[in-house]
Amino acid sequence: MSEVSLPDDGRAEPADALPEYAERVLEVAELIPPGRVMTYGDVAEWLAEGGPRQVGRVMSLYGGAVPWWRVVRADGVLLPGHELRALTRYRTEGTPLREAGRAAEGHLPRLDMRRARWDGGERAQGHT
DNA sequence: AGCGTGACGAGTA
DNA sequence: ATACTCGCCACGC
Repeated sequence: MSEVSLPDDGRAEPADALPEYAERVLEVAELIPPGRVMTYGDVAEWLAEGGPRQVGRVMSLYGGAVPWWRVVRADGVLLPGHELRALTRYRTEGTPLREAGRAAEGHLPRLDMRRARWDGGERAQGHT
């Protein structure tokens, strides 16, 4: 008897499958075009489910399989612990960055959210 | 059940 | 710019 009996409270998830929510998050992450970024909160809103922290959790657990550097914090701070890895990608993809000023020497650049943020509906972008 | 923690975010001082 | 508070929600102890 092929039984996939659903437990009283829920779902019988195959061991080789990610939680549905996680798959959706990763899916969105892969849609972000090179040179652009989306915030954790944006992804959550886009999915109309969960919140920034939930998206962050998914990225920390399964983000390695997708362009994780394109899902960022709303304040543009580079991901702690992966700053250099992310920075390399940004410089390669031409993602808009805000270089640290002279007074902030030693600080790594932050993302220029005004220009790098992607709304999910790519439009032509003027020029500088 | 409470409580701390986290790849968050917005607001306030 | 920094620090702190709160709201948020899933997890682990």
